[in-house]
Amino acid sequence: MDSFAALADPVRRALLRRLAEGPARVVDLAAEHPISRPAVSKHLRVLGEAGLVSAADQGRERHYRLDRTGLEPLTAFLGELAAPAPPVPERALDGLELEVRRTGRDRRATARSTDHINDEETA
Amino acid sequence: MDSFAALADPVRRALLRRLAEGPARVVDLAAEHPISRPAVSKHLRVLGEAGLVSAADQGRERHYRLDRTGLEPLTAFLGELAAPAPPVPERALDGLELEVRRTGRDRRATARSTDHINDEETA
DNA sequence: ACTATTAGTAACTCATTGGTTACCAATACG
DNA sequence: CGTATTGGTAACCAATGAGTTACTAATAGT
Repeated sequence: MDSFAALADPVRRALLRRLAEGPARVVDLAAEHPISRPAVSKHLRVLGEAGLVSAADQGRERHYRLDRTGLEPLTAFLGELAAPAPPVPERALDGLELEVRRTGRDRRATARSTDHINDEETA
Repeated sequence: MDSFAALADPVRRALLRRLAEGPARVVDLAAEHPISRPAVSKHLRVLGEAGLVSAADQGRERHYRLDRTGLEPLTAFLGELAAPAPPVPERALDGLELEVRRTGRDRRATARSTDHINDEETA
């Protein structure tokens, strides 16, 4: 399932918002959302395939965390939808540009803002 | 159907990319894509409900065009997924520690050698 | 060694979606 | 007029998706 389809589900978006606050285990996420644990597990698998989350095993626990590299297709698509060559970009595009800069900044190296695209192996 | 679900379909994304180039009628879009005209019509309806396209009637023709305001939920969501500004970034701490040691030892050397602490703001 | 906890998978159900063909309404045009 | 063009809707079908319960595997803790 690609990033777009992965983001189509409101539960998965909620999970991502939650993971943006910090890593969590499956049981935690299931406790915070009105669905069963296997359902959360399946959502996390989808998000993992889309490159939106990554997991780290710690003993019997598995800690999931947000992987922002999976958002690249989204920002790329928004870029494609930008007006071809307007001398004065529209307001929506201003917001988009701001957003791209902001997601890149949290890697704490503003200078190399494109490194994060390939910084992890494919799942 | 919300914006996210609307963008989950690759055909709809292709339609939006096409409309980013300029307005088009249903027959045009159907000719450019490997699906029937009613299918295009249904996709356009979904995109319209999501606020991603708007239509203008001209006689018996209906001209669809991209409506970028429908992208706002997308950019908003990306904003929610941006890392909250870390209260105390690691690098700042490293710099602070260095600073403390140097200040205690030699005050004059400090001015020059700590320039890098703030150089991120210049980007 | 035994039990509780954590997490994934299997099998199933139900609803939704994306596509089709057939049909209808409205406008342009000879 | 009558006809072709344009576009939406209806009815239907196959595939997919999101959820459930039940089961299994592995690790932690006593």
